[in-house]
Amino acid sequence: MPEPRRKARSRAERSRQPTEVRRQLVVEAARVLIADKGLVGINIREIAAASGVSTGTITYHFSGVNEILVDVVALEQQLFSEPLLAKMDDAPSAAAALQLLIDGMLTDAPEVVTHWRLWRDYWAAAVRAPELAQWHAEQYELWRTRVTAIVARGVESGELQSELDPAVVALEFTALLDGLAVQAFLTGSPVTPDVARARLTDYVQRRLIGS
Amino acid sequence: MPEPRRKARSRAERSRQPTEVRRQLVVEAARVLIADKGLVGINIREIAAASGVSTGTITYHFSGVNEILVDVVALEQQLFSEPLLAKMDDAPSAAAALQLLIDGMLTDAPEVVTHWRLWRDYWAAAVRAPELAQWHAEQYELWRTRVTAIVARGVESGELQSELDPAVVALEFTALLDGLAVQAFLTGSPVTPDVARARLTDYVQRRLIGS
Amino acid sequence: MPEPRRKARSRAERSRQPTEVRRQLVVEAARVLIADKGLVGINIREIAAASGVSTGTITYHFSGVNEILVDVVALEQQLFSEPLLAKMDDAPSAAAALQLLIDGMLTDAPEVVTHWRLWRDYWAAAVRAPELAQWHAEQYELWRTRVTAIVARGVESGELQSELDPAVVALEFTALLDGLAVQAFLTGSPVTPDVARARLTDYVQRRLIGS
Amino acid sequence: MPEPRRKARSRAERSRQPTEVRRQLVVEAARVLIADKGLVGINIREIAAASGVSTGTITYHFSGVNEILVDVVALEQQLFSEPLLAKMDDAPSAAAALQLLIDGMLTDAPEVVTHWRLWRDYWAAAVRAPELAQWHAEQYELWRTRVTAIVARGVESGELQSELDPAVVALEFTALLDGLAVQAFLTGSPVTPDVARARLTDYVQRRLIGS
DNA sequence: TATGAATGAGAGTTCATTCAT
DNA sequence: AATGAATGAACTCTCATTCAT
Repeated sequence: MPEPRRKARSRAERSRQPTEVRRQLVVEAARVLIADKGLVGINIREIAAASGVSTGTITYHFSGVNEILVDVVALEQQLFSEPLLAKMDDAPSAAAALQLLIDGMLTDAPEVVTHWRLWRDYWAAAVRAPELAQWHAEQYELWRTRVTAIVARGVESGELQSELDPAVVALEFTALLDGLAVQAFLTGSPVTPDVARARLTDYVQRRLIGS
Repeated sequence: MPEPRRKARSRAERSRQPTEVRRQLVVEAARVLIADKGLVGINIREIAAASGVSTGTITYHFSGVNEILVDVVALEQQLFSEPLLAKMDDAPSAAAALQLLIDGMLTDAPEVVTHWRLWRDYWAAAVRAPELAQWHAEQYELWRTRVTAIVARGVESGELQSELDPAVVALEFTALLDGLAVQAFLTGSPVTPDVARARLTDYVQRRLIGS
Repeated sequence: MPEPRRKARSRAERSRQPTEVRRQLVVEAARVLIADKGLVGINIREIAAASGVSTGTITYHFSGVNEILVDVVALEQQLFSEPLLAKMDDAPSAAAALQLLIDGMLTDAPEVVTHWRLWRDYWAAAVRAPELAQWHAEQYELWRTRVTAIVARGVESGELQSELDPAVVALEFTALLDGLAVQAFLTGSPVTPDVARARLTDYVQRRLIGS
Repeated sequence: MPEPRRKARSRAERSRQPTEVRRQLVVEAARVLIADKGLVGINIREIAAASGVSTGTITYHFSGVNEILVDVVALEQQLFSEPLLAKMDDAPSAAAALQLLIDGMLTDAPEVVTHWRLWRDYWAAAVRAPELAQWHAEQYELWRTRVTAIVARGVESGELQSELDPAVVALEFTALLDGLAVQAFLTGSPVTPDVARARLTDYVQRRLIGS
């Protein structure tokens, strides 16, 4: 069906935006849409409609649909991951930093659900789009490195106890976080985000803090 | 009513198979294809080519492309999961059973790589196909239940030590397995299957066996 | 879907029939099917299933699907029109003959409904199949000729009164019959077969018999 | 997600039209095509070719092929039936109105031939498409009602003579019109439109006007 | 910049017909 | 004579992309 049927937008309503502004608006709309409906099943027409512009505007500002997808994860990074990492950096202790990570990643807040859904969809999409695969690998590297640093700091200060290499602890921690999130957010399993959070919190308590 | 066929094209290689045989051949070919290229980007024509038949033959034997996808996971179940579960049932001890699971799931054997790739793709596909979502949830339930039973048996016999509820241990174990597999198989990260296996083996040692 | 899924018919159940017998069985099954579902939407697989044979058997005995369609109308002719014409020939009077025609064509008996449905479908089909168009024209010719003869006989014997050419009366009568049947059988109109029959009977009474 | 387009093929003849204009052009082309070749055997590609656009343009402006078919009858209504009904309303007498109907429906003018061909095809198509069946029934209702009103008016003014209920007369008249049209337009019979028109005119003369 | 009509390759699916058994 | 698996052209519909306005 032709576009005017979907959205009445007269010539007068047209708003002219600098490329960067328009791109931003489109990417934000696309992010919500993808988290909602999944990467498969999204198309340019829907992104356009959700952005309040025409399909032509989308392809005018982006080289193609893949570019939008890449920008969406960059935005997610900026809106979700970076603030969380920043908060962790400001945490008074290593234990507090880990707890911030746990609480930030395992709740049923809408932006958390969105985050894990995007995560899952980009896993699958990475198969076909090398630039996404690249980004994905870098993300894991980033998180492992950050957690490694926190653990190292904590062990050094005596706050955390572990006879293992901090990198190994970080691997175990991030794997557990991922694995719990999968069961809590991405399957219809009875494991709720709360259960997952309790589990990871307990893990940290037993393995790294108390004994 | 379609027009009569224009030309009789005789294919020398035309081979006849009973439905069940042909279905099996197609599903096997599709399984390899999907593991290789991902679920997105697979189409009937490629499945047909990989199976050495025409597209008509595919839709003759299957009600639609979705039926093939469902059959592929059923086959994977039959080829990969069930033998592993059977071996675990025959294991002399709980620790041995867990080790079989670890070794069976975290190696760089081709069928293991295939398994995890299928796993990832069906995660994403489950969003849109309720029957796959259902199957996915059941799989998690199944594995958690089995691991719970093994842990319970081990604790009961004194072979394993854990003050936690076996179900909780099973959740932690399966989450860790999943999370390690993700990093080892599904990202370009430096974490190899061997590292992942070593990690999970060590986890079992420290948490459930010795200390 | 493969044929064995629809109809279990083992090798032992195969019945071998001379071509003419098999053709007859198929055509009978096809006639019922077409009257039921319409000409569009019928396919060889369904004709085969309804006939209790495989698709291969159909195309073995018939040169193509069109041949079946032609044979179906020939059968309808034989089962419906010829007996009716024969009864009319045996009628004691012209008026009785016309009444037999009216009663035979405008009731809600299943075979009458079938007859008019086939009639309608073959109208449309005739556009593309010249052999059907030919048959269609011949049918009209046949009925007009027969009715003309009856009217002529009736006028001659003084039984019917008409100042018009019997051929003209026959045209009016057959057109009225057709037009009433259309409204009674082929539209969702409130005109029932009974109403149509009463109307045509009345027409004959007023125009040809009484005053 | 489909692959990027391989080649930019610029069609010099590409012409842009507002949706409503393009829809109109397509429906007009489809109407001629259907009248010419029948409803069976029409497909989107042919409609596209006849409209001078690509198949994509067709499905861009219409929700599907069925929508075109429905629009074609709506257009036929608008181009053929409504003007005729309007002329009848303006007729000085009931007899003149009936004569306009007869002359408008039973000539060999191309638009009349087209009209009856469409009529026949939509009869058959109505079997499978409930929205068409509905429309068809309404059409018969409409014509019967209009003719009933004309006859009633004529009888009231003494212009027409009939001892029958005007609704019954209308049924007979419309059935006769239909039945004559079938023989004149839709079979290869020797009954020409002129003969049919003369017959129906005569019917009105004898039955409703003089004696 | 923005629009949205136009495009055509490619998707899943249907089905009369072919032909090895 | 009968079977039913195999075929591939043709169908409707989707959609990223192009481009005249």
